[in-house]
Amino acid sequence: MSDSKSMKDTILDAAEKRVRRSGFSNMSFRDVAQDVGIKSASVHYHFPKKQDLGVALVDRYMARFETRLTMIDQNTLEAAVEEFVRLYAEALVMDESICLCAALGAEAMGIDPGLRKETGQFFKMNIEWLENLFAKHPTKTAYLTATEIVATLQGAMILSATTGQRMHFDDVANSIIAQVSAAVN
Amino acid sequence: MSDSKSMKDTILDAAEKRVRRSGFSNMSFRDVAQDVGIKSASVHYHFPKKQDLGVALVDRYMARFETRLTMIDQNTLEAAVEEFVRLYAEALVMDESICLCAALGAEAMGIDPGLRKETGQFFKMNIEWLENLFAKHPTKTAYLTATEIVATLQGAMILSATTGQRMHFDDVANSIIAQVSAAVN
DNA sequence: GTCTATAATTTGATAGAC
DNA sequence: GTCTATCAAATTATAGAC
Repeated sequence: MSDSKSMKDTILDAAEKRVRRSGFSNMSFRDVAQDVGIKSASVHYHFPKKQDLGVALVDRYMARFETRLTMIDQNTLEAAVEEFVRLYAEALVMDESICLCAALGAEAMGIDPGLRKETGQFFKMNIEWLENLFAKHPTKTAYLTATEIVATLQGAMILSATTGQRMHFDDVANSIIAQVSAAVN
Repeated sequence: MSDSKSMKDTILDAAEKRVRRSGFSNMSFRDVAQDVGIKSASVHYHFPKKQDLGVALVDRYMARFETRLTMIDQNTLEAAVEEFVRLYAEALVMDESICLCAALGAEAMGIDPGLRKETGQFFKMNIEWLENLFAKHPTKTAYLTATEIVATLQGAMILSATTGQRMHFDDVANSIIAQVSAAVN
């Protein structure tokens, strides 16, 4: 057995939850510290500046997502897209929590340029994964582009979180799958 | 000639610009006051609480958008969708300014519930306008849903603002138009 | 309407004891 | 590593003069 979760990861978990619910600038060291049962000065020990915490959040999020993408079987286009969409569906926790990078991207000009660039990398990584998938599977008709699919899922999360209607996301998710499916058959 | 812009509107202009660039919680009374050349206490005279300013921002934004939508000729599906997309393209000012309601929606759980509900109304209004348009124009094949189009445009703005690549938005905008066009012809 | 002044709170961050 | 203590700055908001 490995050791239980490190404090660093516990802090990241609490911070991620807050950023994805109400944005980066709404997440404070004091609130996160209280969430995990320590003092704000102790959070600063693990992440000296808020920007450090932000970069660590995106790096971990991106690494996790990339790992999940690598695990998706790309042998059939339809099933792969379905899995991709499912990853996003999981991110919309309780209809109240959007993608970490959408939360950061929405306040792009209010965060550090380094953090912003890292956030943009997440989107690019997602788009490239889809483009690679599409390159492997020629279809009969044209359909959604990789960028379009990523944008649609990100936007749908924001719509759902704002209106409180999970339906907004699920409708969009199903439509994406249906369109890819139609292009194959 | 009408009088020049009122201070209330001048304040709203400055506040809107800041919210759309870096989010609602990153917009402070002091910054806005400095933008328009008055003191923060004077901003409070026009908008007592920050929530009041937020609601006024969304109300004005929504009213403006609705007016523009009303002006779109709905006689042909393709041209109408093209105009709709163009409205969104205008919102992505300098690739650095997303939709006001996307900025607010991204921090949905960090804002006042009343303000959140008002923000959600903007998305619903957009979706209903598109649904009404689609109901008027039966097509040969299935295509993007109303919710999907709104979500896609909102998400594309966030991608563009984060990566600094206007292309991300324009690609998506063109793809939407192409797909509606294909469903018609 | 706008100002000065100020209160009350929050926030990011640091120093130093344990 | 975590704590107490503390700081400087920022923020929302109000009172009252002009």
